[in-house]
Amino acid sequence: MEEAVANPCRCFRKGNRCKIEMPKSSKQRATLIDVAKRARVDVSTASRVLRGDAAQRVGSETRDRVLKSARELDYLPNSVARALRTSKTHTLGIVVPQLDNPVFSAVIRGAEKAAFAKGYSLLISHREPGETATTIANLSKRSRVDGLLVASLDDDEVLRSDLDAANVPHVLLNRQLPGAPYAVVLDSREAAKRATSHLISLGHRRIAHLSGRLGGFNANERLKGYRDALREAGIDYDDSLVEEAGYTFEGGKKAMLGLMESDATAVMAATMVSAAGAMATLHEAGWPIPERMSIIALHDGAIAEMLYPALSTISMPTEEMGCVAATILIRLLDGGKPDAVAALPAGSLIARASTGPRNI
Amino acid sequence: MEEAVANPCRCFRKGNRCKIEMPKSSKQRATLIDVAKRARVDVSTASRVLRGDAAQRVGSETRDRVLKSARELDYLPNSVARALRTSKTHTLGIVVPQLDNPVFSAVIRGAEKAAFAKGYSLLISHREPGETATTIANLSKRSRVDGLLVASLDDDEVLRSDLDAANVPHVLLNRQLPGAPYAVVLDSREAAKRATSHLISLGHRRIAHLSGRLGGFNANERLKGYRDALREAGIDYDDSLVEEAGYTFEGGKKAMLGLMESDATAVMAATMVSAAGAMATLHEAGWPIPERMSIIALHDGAIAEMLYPALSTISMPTEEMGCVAATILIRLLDGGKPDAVAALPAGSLIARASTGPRNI
DNA sequence: TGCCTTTGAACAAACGATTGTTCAAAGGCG
DNA sequence: CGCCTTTGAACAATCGTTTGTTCAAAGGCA
Repeated sequence: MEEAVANPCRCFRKGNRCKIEMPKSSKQRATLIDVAKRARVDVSTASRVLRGDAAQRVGSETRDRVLKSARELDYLPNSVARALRTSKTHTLGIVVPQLDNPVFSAVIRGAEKAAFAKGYSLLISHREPGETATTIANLSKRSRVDGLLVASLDDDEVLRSDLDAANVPHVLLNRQLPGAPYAVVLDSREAAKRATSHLISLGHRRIAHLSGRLGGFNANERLKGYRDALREAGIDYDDSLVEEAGYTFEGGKKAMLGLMESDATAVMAATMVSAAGAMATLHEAGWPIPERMSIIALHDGAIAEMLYPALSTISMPTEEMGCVAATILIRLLDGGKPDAVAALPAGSLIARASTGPRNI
Repeated sequence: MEEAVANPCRCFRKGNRCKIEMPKSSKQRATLIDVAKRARVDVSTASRVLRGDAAQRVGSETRDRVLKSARELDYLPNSVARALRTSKTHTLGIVVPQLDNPVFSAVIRGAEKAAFAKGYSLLISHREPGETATTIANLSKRSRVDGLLVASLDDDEVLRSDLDAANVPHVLLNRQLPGAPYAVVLDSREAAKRATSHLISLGHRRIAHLSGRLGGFNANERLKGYRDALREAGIDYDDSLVEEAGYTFEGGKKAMLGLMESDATAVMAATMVSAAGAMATLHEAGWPIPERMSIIALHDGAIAEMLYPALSTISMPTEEMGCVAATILIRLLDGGKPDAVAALPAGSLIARASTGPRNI
C-alpha cells in the first residue's frame, strides 16, 4: 500500500513512461530506496545501517532486515550520488609527463594499487610538458578529483603557481617545492652516490655524468650524490664531465656525443632512458661497452634487461613511491596530518654487463 | 529580499555555521544557483541558457544576463551533480594488462587524447591477468564509468562472460569476440605478412615466428599473415619454426632458445617485447644480429631504437587505435550506431639494423 | 473588446544518497 | 501512577543539476 503511494512507478525513469509496476527490469541497479522499502524502514535508517554509522543506534532486528534486503537486491551504493552529497568523489588524479617511461608506469602502478585498496579510483592525465596547468585545472575542476598526484617535469615555478591556482590537495612525486607541503622523494642523492661508487670501485677515475634537467630538484640531488662519491674517493670534480641529457633517449644520445671527446671511461646516467640513448651513440661509434665505456643508470626496470649489454642500475622504489604518495594523499583527505615529506631509501646495485673494470 | 529569504546563508555548508552572509569565501566555487540569482532568473532558465537548450527559447536579453553572470562568477558546472541527474559520468574506463608495455601506453595515450577532446575523463585500471573480472565489475559498478575500453590479454571466454556480467558498453582493443559487438582491430595479418615479406626479400627462406598466445585472436591473425607471405613466396610452412613466446621478455628469451636448434636465419616476432627477449638470448649465445639471425617485430615504439641492434619493425597505429576506440565508444554512448568493427591498416616497414641479408 | 496563440520564464520534481532533527514508544524511578 | 530519560526509527533538508509542466503576459485576429 504505502509503497505504491510513495512511488507508484519506480520504472518511471528516463522519460520512459509506463503504467504498471514493472518487475524491476533486473538490470536496473537497486537503490537505497529499494533496499529501505524491502526492509520496511526509512531510507535514512537503511543508510545508517549500511554505512555503519556509529552516531546513531539501530536495533539489531532492524539492522538484520536491512542487511538482508541489501544482500538480496545486490545493492551497491551509487558513488555519484554519494559524491554529490559528501562532496568527495573518491577519485585521485595523477599527472604524468610521459606514459611510456618505465619510471612513470611504475609510479602509476603503485598509486593505482594503493588507491584501489582504499576504495579510490585513479584518473590519469598525461600531457605534453607546458600543458600541466590546463591538466591540473581540468582534473581538479572539471573532473572533480579529491586530490592530485603530480609527477610533472615542468619548471618548478610554473608548476607551483598552477597548483596554487587549482587549490586542490596534492602530493608531489620525487620533487620538492617551496610552497607545496607534501611530497614523496626518493633518495636520489644516495642512489647517485652508490652508482658512482660502483664505478669507482671498478677502478674508474674519470667518470662522466649524464644529468637530468639541471636546476631541477632531481638533477641537483643526483649531481650532489655524484660529487659525494667522488669526494669520498678523493677524485676531483670536473664539470666538463657533466652533460645535461634530460630525461629522453635523444637527450642521452646527444649528451654522450659530447662526452666522447673527453677522457671519461665510465658514465653515470640519471635515468635508464638517457642511458639507452648514450648506449646507442656508443654503439654507433663502435665503442665497446663496457670495455671502452662503462655505463650505469639510476632506476631499474624491464628495459635494463633489454638493452645490450644489459644495463647496470641502482634500483629505486618507484612503484612504492606511487603507492606511498597515494596513501599519504588519502590520509590527508581523510583529515589526517601525515608527515610533509616521505623519504624513500635508494635501492641496491644491480650489476649487469654494462659496467666493467677500467682497462686503460 | 527574495534572495535572502530563499537562502539566507549560502556559506552554511559543511556544518560550518555562521550568521551573516559571507562574502563568498572566494575559493568556494559558484553554483548554478549563484549564477541564477545574480542574473535574477530562475535556476532552470540559467541551466537552459548555459547548456544551449534548443527545446526552449530564451529571450536574448535574459540570455545575456545569464552569460554575463556566469562569466563574472567564473562558473563551472558541477560534473558530479550533472552526472547524478543525467546518469552519465562522462568518464571512460580503460583496462590494460600491463602498464609498462609500450603498446599499451600508446593505446592509453590515444584514448586519453580522444576522451579529453570530447570532454571525457579516463579512468585507468591495470590488473594482473585473471583479475579482469573484478576490475571490470569495479570500474563499471563502483566507479560508474559510462563505458569501457578493454585491452585484456585474458582468455576470451572469461573476458566475454565478465563483460556480459558487467553489462556496460564497451569497445575491445585489437580483439574480436563473438558476443561483443564493438572492436577496433589492427590489421595484424597484413603487418605480419609485411614483416615476413621483408625477411624474404632479404633472401631468407627459413624464417621462424615468435608467436603470441596461440589460440588467441591476435596470435592467429599474425600467424596467418606469416603464412600468407610464405605461401606467396612459395616457401613451405614448417610449424617447427613457430614458437610461442607470448607477450613478455621472458617468453621471447625462452622461445628463442628453442629456435636456435633449428636452421632458421631470421625471426619474425609478434611484439617488440618478445623480440627484445629473443635478442637477449642471441646476445648471450654470441650470435651476431643480423649476420647470423635477422629479427623483425610488429609494432613500433621508442624501445625499438634502444635495442641493439636497433630493431626493424612494422609500425602499427596503436595510438590511433586507442583514439578511434574512445571515439567509437563515445559515439555509442551518445546514441550513435557506429560500425561494429573498425579496422586500422598496418603501418609501414621501418627497416633498422636488426635485419640484414641472408649470408649463409 | 474578447478570445486564442505564441513566448518567455518560473515552478517543481526528480537523480540517490547523507545527516541533523523530531518524535513516539518504552523503560526507569520516586 | 506520573514524569523524565533513553532508544530507535521516521522526517525532512540538502548536495547542484536537468527537464517536464505550468502560467502570466503579450500579441494577433475577428
